[in-house]
Formats: sequence, C-alpha cells, structure tokens
Amino acid sequence: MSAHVRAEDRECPLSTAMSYVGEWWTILILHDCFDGYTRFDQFEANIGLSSSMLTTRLKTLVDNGILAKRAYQERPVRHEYVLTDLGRSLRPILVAMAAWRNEQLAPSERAMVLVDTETGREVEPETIDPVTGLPVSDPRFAFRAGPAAGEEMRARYDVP
Amino acid sequence: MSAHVRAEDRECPLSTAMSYVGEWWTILILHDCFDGYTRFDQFEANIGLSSSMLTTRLKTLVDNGILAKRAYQERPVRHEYVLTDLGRSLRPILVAMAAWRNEQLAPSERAMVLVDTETGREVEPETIDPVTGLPVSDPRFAFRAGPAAGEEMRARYDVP
DNA sequence: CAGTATCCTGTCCGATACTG
DNA sequence: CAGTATCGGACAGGATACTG
Repeated sequence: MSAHVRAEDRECPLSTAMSYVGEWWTILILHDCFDGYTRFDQFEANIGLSSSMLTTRLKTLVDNGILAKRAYQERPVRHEYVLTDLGRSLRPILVAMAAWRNEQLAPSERAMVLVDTETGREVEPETIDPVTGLPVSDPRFAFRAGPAAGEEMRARYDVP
Repeated sequence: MSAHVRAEDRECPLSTAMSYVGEWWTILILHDCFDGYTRFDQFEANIGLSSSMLTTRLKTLVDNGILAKRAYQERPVRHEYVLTDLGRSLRPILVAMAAWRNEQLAPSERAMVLVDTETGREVEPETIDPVTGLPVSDPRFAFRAGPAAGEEMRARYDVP
C-alpha cells in the first residue's frame, strides 16, 4: 500500500490524515503557503524540487481541496495557489511537528520558531484537552473505537 | 530527495520531523505502540504490511531512537518494541492528525476518537500557545527564523 | 514566467520462500 | 512465532528539453 491509497478504506482518521499530508513535498509546500508564498516559482525556489514533481503535488493538493488555484492575471494567464479553509485547518499539525523537533534543541539551536507577532515572543505550543487543560500526552488520554468504528477498529480496541 | 534524507541538512525542524514520521507505515506502527501493542505479529496483523517492510521500518525506528527493542524471553528469544521517551513525545503529532480528520466529521461518523479514560468523555484536542491560551491557528502566530537559522532560512523570512 | 512531456534511475513494497 | 532473503513490478522523483 502506498500513498495513493485513499485511507478512508481503513476508516482510521490517522490514515486519512496521512493520505493528505503524509508526503514530504506536501508538507513543505504547505509550509510555504502558511508563510505567505503563493506562486509556482516561489515553491520551486524555496523547496528545491523538480518542476514536474511540483506540478503533480500541487494538482493533488488542489484535488484534495487543500489549495485553491486562482488566476490572478490574464495575458499571460498566471495562477496563484492559496490555502482553503480545509488547508488552513492543517496548521496545528505542522506546528506540532516543528514543536516536536524544537523541543529537543536548546532555544539557541533552533533554526525556525513560532512567534507571537504582536510581542515577538517565541511560542512553545502544546496540544491539550481544552476541558481539563491537560496535555494530550497525559496517560489518562487514549484512543478508542468511535461510533462509526468498523469491524477492524472495534477488534483493535477490544481489550488490546 | 527522498525520505532517506536526514532533514538536518535543511536545518528546518519541519523537515526533521518529517524525516522521522513522514512515512505511512511509521505512523501506523506508532499508532499501534501508543495503543499498547508491542510485538512483531501484532503490528503485522493490525497494519497489514509485509513482514520484510515491517522489519525495515522497525529497524529505522529503533535506529532513530523512537522505539527500543528488548528481549522479553530467552529460548526462544523473543523481542518487544516499546516507545522511548523520544517516541512518546511524538504523541501530540498523531493526536493532532487524528483530530484534524475528526473535525470534518460529525461525532457519530468518527471511527476512532481520543477519550479521557477517567470519565469516558470524548476529547477534542487543540494545539495552543500556553501563554495566551490561543489556538496556534490564530493569525497572530507565525513562523520566523530562529537563532540558529542558516542562510536559506533567513532569506525565507526576510520580508516574505 | 509557469508550467508540460519524456526519459531514466532508485526505491518502495508485496509476494514468496526460507530459518530457528 | 519472529523474523531474514530474494525477486520483480510499480512508482517516486531528478534531469532535461520543450511551449506559450
């Protein structure tokens, strides 16, 4: 099974998420988008992938509803790629990934940080349960089969 | 460039994170680990990948310090794979990914959910700035070059 | 500039067979 | 049960050339 598998087949939200953002280039393109870049040549220069691969990845992202392709000029026609609402909702995933790596580094060793642009302060993000305020890494939290769980998923969580 | 590239080359924490957890099977194995599974045949059955691939992926995870391989019995020797501290610290990433997908579904459509095991309540995790309490998707947060930023990274964030 | 088309190599990965 | 070894097809992805 490769990345082309639509993970809905496995009815696992993790697999589905991976099918959207599980590829290297996809994450790097999204990173560019979150930083305000919108154009083909900007992606190409920032990321350093071949133009043919970039074409393919952008098409997938547009097909998946993560990016929207819009002409911003006619004659010659030029397009820009902007995040959709669905695309923007991926931000916590990218932030959590960058935060994971930065955690292992001393502040002075970090090449990229998240900042509060109103104060300039560096942010150290946390993924939490908003009800208790506890980090999700607390052992009291665990995955369980949900209402729409199929056979496999229920088997997995029956006394694991 | 493929997944084998050590992302430290690019000195971007996102790339580094991707080099650790950017592959499908890796995420699925980690999911199993977080759910308490530890053995080769359990991974094989739950995930449905070939044994040769599983061998390769487990080796990479052990080499990367995400899993530890321990003999839990001699004669015949049997191993188990358990999360290291570094491995456990990946949990927010998996949780953020599953949460992203579940957000798009009605509660009754969810196949797998995060729960507070002390109350049974479903958790809807959020990635936030602990200082202000705001979600990181708030537009006031942005990535910036950090102290250890190299040439490329600084160029990227000079008036982007 | 913003791509598309083609070629070629390396790698992913399932299938199968084998081992203690 | 817990893997290792080998084979072969499919595809990722770089390099290059071409187009409006």
